[in-house]
Amino acid sequence: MTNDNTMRMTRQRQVILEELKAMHTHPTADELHRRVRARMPSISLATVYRNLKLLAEAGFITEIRTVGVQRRYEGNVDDHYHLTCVRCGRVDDAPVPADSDLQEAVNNATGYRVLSHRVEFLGVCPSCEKSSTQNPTARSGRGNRVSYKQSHNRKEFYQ
Amino acid sequence: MTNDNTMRMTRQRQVILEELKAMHTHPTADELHRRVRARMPSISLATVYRNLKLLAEAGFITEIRTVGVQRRYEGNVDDHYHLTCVRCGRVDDAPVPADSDLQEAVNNATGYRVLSHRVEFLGVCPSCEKSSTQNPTARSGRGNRVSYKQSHNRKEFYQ
DNA sequence: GTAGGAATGGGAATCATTATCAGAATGACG
DNA sequence: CGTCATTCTGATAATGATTCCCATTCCTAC
Repeated sequence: MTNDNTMRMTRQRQVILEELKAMHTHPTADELHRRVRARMPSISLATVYRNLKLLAEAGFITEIRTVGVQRRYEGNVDDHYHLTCVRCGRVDDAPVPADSDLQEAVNNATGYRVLSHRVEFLGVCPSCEKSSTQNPTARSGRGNRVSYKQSHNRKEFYQ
Repeated sequence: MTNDNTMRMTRQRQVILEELKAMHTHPTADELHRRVRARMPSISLATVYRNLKLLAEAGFITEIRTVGVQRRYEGNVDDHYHLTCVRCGRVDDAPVPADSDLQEAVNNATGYRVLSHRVEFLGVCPSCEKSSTQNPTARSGRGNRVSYKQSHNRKEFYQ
């Protein structure tokens, strides 16, 4: 890509963009790579990463950074928040409007020049909830130990 | 650690906890490791990671996941939001109260069982702002290219 | 004391992402 | 059209934060 605000729309770039826009989920780079390879078998994962990055910087798509290790991408570029399943890593859109006043408040109350903000909700998605097998058998500690409250089931801590 | 809500308070664990509580910043694991080694030279980075994780799960400290690659930790366990510098990665507390109503709204409007939420503000901190050298010399694109608006200065995208 | 579980240190492994680089594709311009 | 500079691609290596592994050490209960 040049630095004059233009880029070639190569076949690879186009297919990546088309496929992402056609999916209404929030795929990771390798999930999208698998899908793009159906149309273009020789495309490499590096090309997918490279173009997702460029397309996100250019504003065509959104890169989502969640609590999970892997980044996710989406075709929707409207400003909105996300909801992540702490069990399986699935990401959905959160049904609450983005709040620019909050960002403005932080901008005014600090020495930072605030550019953006991100909100992420963490929870258990319907399908993980169905297949759950909770057994919180807590006993009380004693002896020369420090006791504590578990803030959440450790197994739920998605990656 | 056992799974009966107790843990030994080993010397390593104690020193890690004390040092983190004494710092009023938001260090990464390796920053804290350097500091702890001043008191306990043989402690390994793996032990620091292990104990930060356990202490966070037990609710003694907070693990902060920001846009940066490295996680950060803090002694303050009150519910609050963070503000990250996109240039240098520095993290500060955001001076706005945590909003539990927002989380409740998402819980009620989705099939998820929402457990928590995170809010992160991104901006340029005062010291990076001072040392900035902006030169947004945008020319218009032409030819068989796709033009776009840069949503932000690429260099600001803190890893 | 001693046995058994828990924790440590150090180094290897993991894994998402980025860098590198030679060759292929593309666009500009005569 | 042909050439040339630039951009892009595919393959693979490198990176780096975090976790895993495991032999040894440490604690705690009895």
